[in-house]
Amino acid sequence: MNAEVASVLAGDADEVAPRLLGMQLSTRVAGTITSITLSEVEAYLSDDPASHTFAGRTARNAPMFGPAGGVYVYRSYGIHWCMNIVTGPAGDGQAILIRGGLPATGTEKMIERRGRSDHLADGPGKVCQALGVDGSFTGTFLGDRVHLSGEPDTRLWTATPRIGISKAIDRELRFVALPARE
DNA sequence: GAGCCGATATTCT
DNA sequence: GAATATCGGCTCC
Repeated sequence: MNAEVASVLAGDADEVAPRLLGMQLSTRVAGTITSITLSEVEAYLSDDPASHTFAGRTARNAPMFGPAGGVYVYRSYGIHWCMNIVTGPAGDGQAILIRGGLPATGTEKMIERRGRSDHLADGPGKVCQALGVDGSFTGTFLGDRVHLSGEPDTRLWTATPRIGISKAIDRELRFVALPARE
């Protein structure tokens, strides 16, 4: 993780999340690099009833209480993996959920992992499958097996309520990149 | 294209 | 034992 990325991640999740849009998220698994351009993320804050950290520290969410730049992966609905990037000061319990992106490099490998050639990374579980992320990634840091690169983009984005949760749905903490304009 | 529904296992109560 | 930060396949427009 380079210094610029580190300074971006030092802020609070709701402030950092929109700045990740347009950056590349990549993984290296068994020597193969795959990456996506982030187009959809969600912020989870420490005083947030919908956050995994709201009820306190447990064995599962421990990485979220670590320093910014940590990777937190959990299993969702028993089937899927979801990946988060930890932000804010250590001990705070904030993270940004990676919800979706556009295939950038290693598209062939992502098609192989997904078993289909469309909808490669347009959902949290699909992002992890396409990038080869599983539970073994939790507790690692950006720069180990997961990398964040590129310039924080100034492209237009919009905020909406988050998806699939039942608490604090009035907070607009989901950030979606708008399609490129001509 | 939008909307319903079942599958699945880890976590916490 | 219940809940869950989802997906894919299936309907029905």
